[in-house]
Formats: sequence, C-alpha cells, structure tokens
Amino acid sequence: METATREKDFKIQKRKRILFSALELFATQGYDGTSVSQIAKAAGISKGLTYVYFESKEDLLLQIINYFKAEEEIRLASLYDDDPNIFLKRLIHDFFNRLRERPEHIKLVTSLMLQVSKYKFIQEMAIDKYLTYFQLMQELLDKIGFPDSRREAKLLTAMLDGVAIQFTVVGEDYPLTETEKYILTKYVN
Amino acid sequence: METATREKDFKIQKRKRILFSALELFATQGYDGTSVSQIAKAAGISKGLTYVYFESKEDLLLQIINYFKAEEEIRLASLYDDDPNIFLKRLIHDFFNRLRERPEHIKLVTSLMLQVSKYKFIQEMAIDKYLTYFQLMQELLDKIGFPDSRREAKLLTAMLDGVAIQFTVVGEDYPLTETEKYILTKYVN
Amino acid sequence: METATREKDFKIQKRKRILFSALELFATQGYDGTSVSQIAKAAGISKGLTYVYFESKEDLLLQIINYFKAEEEIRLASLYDDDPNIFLKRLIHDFFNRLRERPEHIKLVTSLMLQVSKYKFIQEMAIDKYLTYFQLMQELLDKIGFPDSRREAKLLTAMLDGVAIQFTVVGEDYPLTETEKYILTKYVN
Amino acid sequence: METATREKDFKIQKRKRILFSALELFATQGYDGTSVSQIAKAAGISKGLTYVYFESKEDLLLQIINYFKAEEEIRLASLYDDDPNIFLKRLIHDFFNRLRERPEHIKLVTSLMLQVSKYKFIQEMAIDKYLTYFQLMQELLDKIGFPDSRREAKLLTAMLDGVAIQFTVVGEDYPLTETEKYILTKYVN
DNA sequence: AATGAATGAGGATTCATTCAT
DNA sequence: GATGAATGAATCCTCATTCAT
Repeated sequence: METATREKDFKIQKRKRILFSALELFATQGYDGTSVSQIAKAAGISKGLTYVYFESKEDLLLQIINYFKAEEEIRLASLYDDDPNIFLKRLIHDFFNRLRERPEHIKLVTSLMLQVSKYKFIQEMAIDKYLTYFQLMQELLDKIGFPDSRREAKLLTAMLDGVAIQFTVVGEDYPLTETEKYILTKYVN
Repeated sequence: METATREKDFKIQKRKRILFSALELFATQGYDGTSVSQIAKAAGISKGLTYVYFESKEDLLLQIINYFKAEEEIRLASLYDDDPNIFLKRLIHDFFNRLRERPEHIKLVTSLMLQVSKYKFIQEMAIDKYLTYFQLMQELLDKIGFPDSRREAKLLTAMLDGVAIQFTVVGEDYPLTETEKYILTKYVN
Repeated sequence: METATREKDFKIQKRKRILFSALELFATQGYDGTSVSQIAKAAGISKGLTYVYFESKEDLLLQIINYFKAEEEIRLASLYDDDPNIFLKRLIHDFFNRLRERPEHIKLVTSLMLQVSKYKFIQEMAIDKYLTYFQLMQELLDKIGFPDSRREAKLLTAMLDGVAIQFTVVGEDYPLTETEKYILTKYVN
Repeated sequence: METATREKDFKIQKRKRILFSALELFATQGYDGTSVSQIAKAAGISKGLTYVYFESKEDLLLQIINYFKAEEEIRLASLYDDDPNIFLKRLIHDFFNRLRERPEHIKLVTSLMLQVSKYKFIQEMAIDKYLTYFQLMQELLDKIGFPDSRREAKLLTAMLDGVAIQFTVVGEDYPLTETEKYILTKYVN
C-alpha cells in the first residue's frame, strides 16, 4: 500500500511537471508555437511519456485549463470574507500578486481569451471566467454601495485584464504595486 | 499610361486582399496557427503568389503591423482637436467604433502584445503603441484637469485593452455602446 | 531588309547573352543549383523571355553544349597544322589558354562529364568529346613517334582534365604557365 | 547490456545506410539534383527519419566528407611502406582499386572539387585533399629520384583525377588495369 | 517582342502521434 | 513505466513553366 501510494504521488508529480512545462511554454510561445518535444524536454522526460499522461497536445491544454479552474476555485474560497470591502481588496491584491509571481498563468489565460474560436473548451472557459468574475465583482461593488455596480464591475474587470497586457509589454518597468494601490483607492473603502 | 495605372491599382488591390486575409486569419487563429495556404485560399490566389507580394510569412506580419501604424497615424491626425475634451471623446469613440467595425484589427494587435518575444518588430510595435497612447491620454487628462493624470491614463488605456478582450469573449452580447457611454461620463466633461 | 537583318542580329545577340549567363551560372552553381530567374536576371531580361529563345532549362543546357561543339570544331580547325608537333603544341597551349580566359567553359564541361547519367545528350557529348580528343592525340603522338601512342594519349588527355580540376580547387595560385611548359617539354619536340 | 549494444549497432547501421544512399545519389545526380525523399527511399526509411540521424541535407554532405576523411586516413596508414617505390605503387594501385570497387566515392569527391564555392567545408576538403596528395607524391617521387619531383607530382595527381573522369564517361569499356600498369611503369621502378 | 503575374508541383524541414523494446 | 525510433502529413518556400497583356 505504502509503495503504491508513493508511486501514485510520483506519478502525480510527473504529471504536474509536464503540465507546468507546457503551461510556461504555451504562455511564452503560444500553443501552436510550442512542440510536444519542447514540452517533454522542459519536463525532463521523453516525448513518448507525455502521451502516457496526456492524450494529446490538445488534451494538455484542456488539462491546463482544468487546473486553472480548480486552482481558481480554491483561491476564491480562500480569499472570501463577509466584508465586501475586504473580499474585493483581497481579490484585487491576489490578481496583482499572481501577476508578479505567476505571470505565465495570467498571460496564458489572457491570450487564450483572444483565441476563443480555436477549441470549444477555450470558449467555455473564457465565458465562464468572464461571467464568474463579472458577477462576483458586481455583487461586491453593489454591497459596497457603488451606484452603478453593473457598469463599474465591467470596467474593473476590463481594467485588470488590460493591466496584464500592459505588464506583458512593458515588463519590469511596469509599476504593479502603484497601480494596485491606485485601483484599491478607487474601489475599496 | 491608363493601362499601366489600372494594372498597378490591380496589383495594390491584390496585395491588400492578401494582407487583409492574413490579418483576419492571424486575428482568429493566431500567427502560428495560420498557414500560408490558408491565407492564399482566403485571398483567392495560389500559395506561390503570396511570395510575389510578400517575402515570407514573417514579412506578411510585419507589413500588417506597418499598415496598422500608418493607418493609426492618419486616424490620430483626423481625430485631433484643440479641446482636450473633444479629442479624448473622439479617441474613445473611435476605439469603440473600430471594435465594432474592425474587431480583427484590435484583436490581432492585442494578441500580438501578448507574444512580444516572438519577433523584435512585435516588441517594438507593442512598446511604441503603449507609450504613444499612454502619453497622449495622460496629456489630455492633464489638460482636462484630472488630479492624477498619470495613473488615470494607465487605467484608462488598460480599460480599453480589457474591453477588447471581453468583447472577443462575449461577442455580440457585449454592450459596447453602453460601456462607451459610461467611460465617457467618467473621463470627459 | 536592312532592318530585318539588324533585328535578327539583335535577336542573336540576346540569345547569346542568355546562353552565356546560363553557362556561367551552371559552371559556378551547377545546373540544378541555378534557377531560370537567376539566368534571366544575369542576362538582363525577364524570365518569360527566356522561354522565347529556349524551350526549357534543359534545352538551355543542350544549346550550351551545342555551342561548345560548334566552337570546338572551329577551334580545332584553326589550330590545325600539318606538323604534328606544332599541332599538338597548339592544342595544349589552347587548352591552357581557355583555362585562363574562359575557366567556366572548361569547368562546366568537366563537371557535366561527371553527371553523365542526367540527360542522354550529356552522355553523348561526353563520349564524343572523349573519343575525339583521344583519337586526335593518339594520332599526333603516333606521328611524333611515341612508342605507345594509345596509352600515352590516354594519359595526356586525363592529365589535362585533371589540371582543370586542380586549377578550380587552387585558383590563382595554380602555376598554369609552368605546368603548360612542363607538359610541352614532355610531349612536344 | 547485450540488447543495448545490439540496438546501438542497429542505429549505426541505419545511419550508414542513409549515408551511403546519399553518397551514391549525390555522386550520380549531384547534391542539388538529389532530394531528401530520394535518399530516404533509397535507404528504405521515411523522409522524417533522415532528420533524426542528420541535421539537414547539408549536414549529410558534411558527414559524407568526414567519412571520406576518416577512411582516407586509415587507408593511407595501411598503405604506408618505408620503400618509396612500394608506397607509391600501393597508392596508385589503391586509387585504381577504389575506382573499380567504389566508383561513387571518387566520382563524388571529384565533382565536389568542381563545386568548391558551394560550402566552405567543401573548399576546405578540396584544398586539403589536393595538398595532402600533392605533397605525398612529391616526397615519394623525390626519394625515388625523379629530377623534377614537384612538377611531376602535379602531373601524376592530375592524371589520376583525369582517369576518374574518363572512367565515369566511358564506363566498363575503360581499360583501368592497363592504364594502371602503364602509369606504374612510368613512375615506379 | 517582352513582361512578370500566376500556378502547382516539389523541395527541405518539423511535428503530433504511435509503437516496439 | 519509459524511451526514442519511426512515420507521414503538413509547413514554409522555390521554381520551371505558362499566359494575359
């Protein structure tokens, strides 16, 4: 039993190595610009083994998206607070934090949103993500007392997406912290 | 003379057909996800002819970017007004208008910004575009009397980029006109 | 009539320009390594016009070979002398002279000899050339009084082909004149 | 261990099959006149596999040349003898032997010498080969007691190159053995 | 006569995927 | 489980040749 568990863990670790290698490469070179060989090499395994863990290159992308979804659910739960001001503040802070620490994640999701027609699961993910955040933001802004919460939520979510793009373009020079603070002063009491 | 001119026009038209076919495909499928054959077919010509008008697939992308640049220069000039309120209003209106009428243009530019490392000319274009708009917006907001024009310009430009992404995701359902009006009320007197 | 003649001359001149351009390029880059566009550009005409003067790329090669044959016939006639010593001396001198002045001609013929299987007319040319020179040399060496004229003719012709190759490899540094003299001392009284 | 070794051998064998297929085709059709597909088919493998063993078509040619170099070094060493007469005799005999048994090898090297400008490694090979043989021959002729060893070495090496060309042209009918004997009587005691 | 636009086959190369070991 | 050899379709691009002007 013990051994079986350790082996299973081992398998899960390897799966993750492949997944994250793919994630990083997809984010920097694009899905079509990345080959399975590159992914395997980055993960330190053979090309063939990739197909033991994932059905295809497309499946790899699907699983990355699934990973994003699962991670997001956990993240959202961990950020929750009854006080809408605190919750919103945390949401915004978390966005900037990920931009600092896992820029590839946000970069990849953002660019996938622009390739919505490639696969159906991309479109679903994109719409799902859009709706989730939009509704959440609206609710929070509403509770906080914004007069036009619906429109404001739209702007706020757009703003965050836009910051991700600008950060990608400008890189290190982009004043993430400053922008974060400025947005907070506008939306959070 | 007449004939020569007509022929030249014909050539220019064909060049544009190829350019726009490529533009549309690059915007929807990505640069790497689009083959030269697809471009040629969309333009109604043979694969080989593409290479009479453009040196390579990369050159095609470069020429699209050059076209964007030239078009933008003209557009900016035509939108200019001494009154910063009017100028800004026009800028914002024009952005939404293009989103309505030439969504591929904005989609492509936006997605290229996320692939900044692919070619040097993409990076240059991205940084150039970012700086140009940021500075212009800041100047206008400054004249209009915004207290923190620098930070506000950053938000405004980010917001517009973000709207483009959301419009791509949601499509027809996205309330472009409403969002435009709402942004105008916030930034223009 | 006058005009017609001049026009005909003009045509012949243009034909020659194409032929020589092809000859030079075939010699330096090889037949397969040379494109019809390159030939046309080198001749200062359009691609299409090439096909007015020559049926195909293959035909161009065939005509070059025909040109070589015709030129050779004239050359041989002009070198003829009743005295075998003088005739042989002239033959050898002429070979070295062409190597100095028209290295491409010899280079091309030599390399075609190594591609004998490509087209039948290449093989015919090669065998014809080989036999012609071999028989001529043998006859002369015989008259001069060489004991084993047949074998010696074989060596002498091989020697000349080999000098062409070595000259191609070494270039300017190769002592053409010295080698010529040395060969003459061995074979001509 | 056993299995691994056998597999490695298998790989080396396959590599050699590709190399020799290319060698033969390059020799008969020229480098530019030969496609990678043809090579693959001749080697009994798929086009794609060629690129597992060789980086490119150019690399294939380079490796052929490297193979020639290595083989030549071994050959020269095995032919060596303190007696210059014996050494020279063996050198000449070996040349004719290869012409009989591996005509493609000599044909390819000879035709590459005429395409010296194509790749730098061709030029290097050609000059290296020329100098090596020229110096070796001169030294031997010198020891044997030829009065003008330098010039004579030049002629002898040229002669051999020329014989290769003539053999290519004439084929089976060319009297290799007779020519070999005749050359030997002239240069070896 | 002369051009060069246009075509489609073919060339070198890459790549997702499979499979024997 | 793990490898990487092997395949063949697809990619970018070139080129001989044709044809409308």
